[in-house]
Amino acid sequence: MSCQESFFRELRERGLRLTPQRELVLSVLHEMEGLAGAEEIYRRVQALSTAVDISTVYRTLDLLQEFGVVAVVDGADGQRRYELTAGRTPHVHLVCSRCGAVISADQAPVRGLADTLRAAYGFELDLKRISLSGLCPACR
Amino acid sequence: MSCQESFFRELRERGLRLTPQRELVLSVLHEMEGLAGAEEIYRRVQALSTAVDISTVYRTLDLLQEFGVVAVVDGADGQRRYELTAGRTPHVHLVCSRCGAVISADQAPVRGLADTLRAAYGFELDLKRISLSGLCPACR
DNA sequence: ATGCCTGCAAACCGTTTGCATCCAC
DNA sequence: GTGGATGCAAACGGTTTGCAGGCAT
Repeated sequence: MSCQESFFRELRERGLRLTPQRELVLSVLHEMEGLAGAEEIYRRVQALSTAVDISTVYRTLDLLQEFGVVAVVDGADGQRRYELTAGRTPHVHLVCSRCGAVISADQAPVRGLADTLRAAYGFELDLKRISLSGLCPACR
Repeated sequence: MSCQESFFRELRERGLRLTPQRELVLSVLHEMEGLAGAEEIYRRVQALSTAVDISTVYRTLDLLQEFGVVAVVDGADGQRRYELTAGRTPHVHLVCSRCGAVISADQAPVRGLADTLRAAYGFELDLKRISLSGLCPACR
């Protein structure tokens, strides 16, 4: 079942509607690799259809986050960035606090941490929303 | 050597000045436990002296961050939070994405992760700026 | 026909900035 | 006296919201 189809189904289950705008946002997310802010997603959507408002992009991204199909990362610059998770290799983001570069890292070592935190604090780590600040190899 | 003294010395080394406002912000940070946003720090400073502007608080917090005496956490709500690190047990923050509760967790398990990331990606994790999103025991 | 969605525009809010003045050195 | 620091107020930028109209169901 394609991603669009499961999206449609999830919408119907909640009594929500499949609109052209929502399809556009989802297809733009598909074409992207790596994280993108709402502004960039908006620009790419507009390239396909000019009559989409940025507030609709925000509302759709909220929806997709609720559905768990996008990962959300709150950048140190105050911008929120998004990335499709469905059908992709799970990974975490290493963000360089000096140059802003983003490295996609294997999720495995973080899963170990998640286990530890669950055992020690009863805290359920959200692997979809992890970004780690630090210095990339170039900036070290 | 007290924290105030080392702060003073660090300022002088850079040709900067020790002002009453900077002392106030630092003393408020001392009295706090846990994270606090600029707005709350501002309020506490005003309780001591009404004639301090919030822009000064922001400028001072930037300075303290540069000096490495405060830890900075970018919250999912878009607010930046601060906490004194000098003379305190190192820890990381577990932030509940539902209720906003913050748990202070031992840094040890994260240090293991830091070693792994350094070895695998050459990425130097900034332990002072780590906050992990997830669900607290109550919200699970 | 119903009520969910949209575009538009304005509000929001934490943070930053420009500038004249002030004061720590 | 000098140049960094402050207060004030305005700007900024990403995000949210209210509302009237539109369209998927």
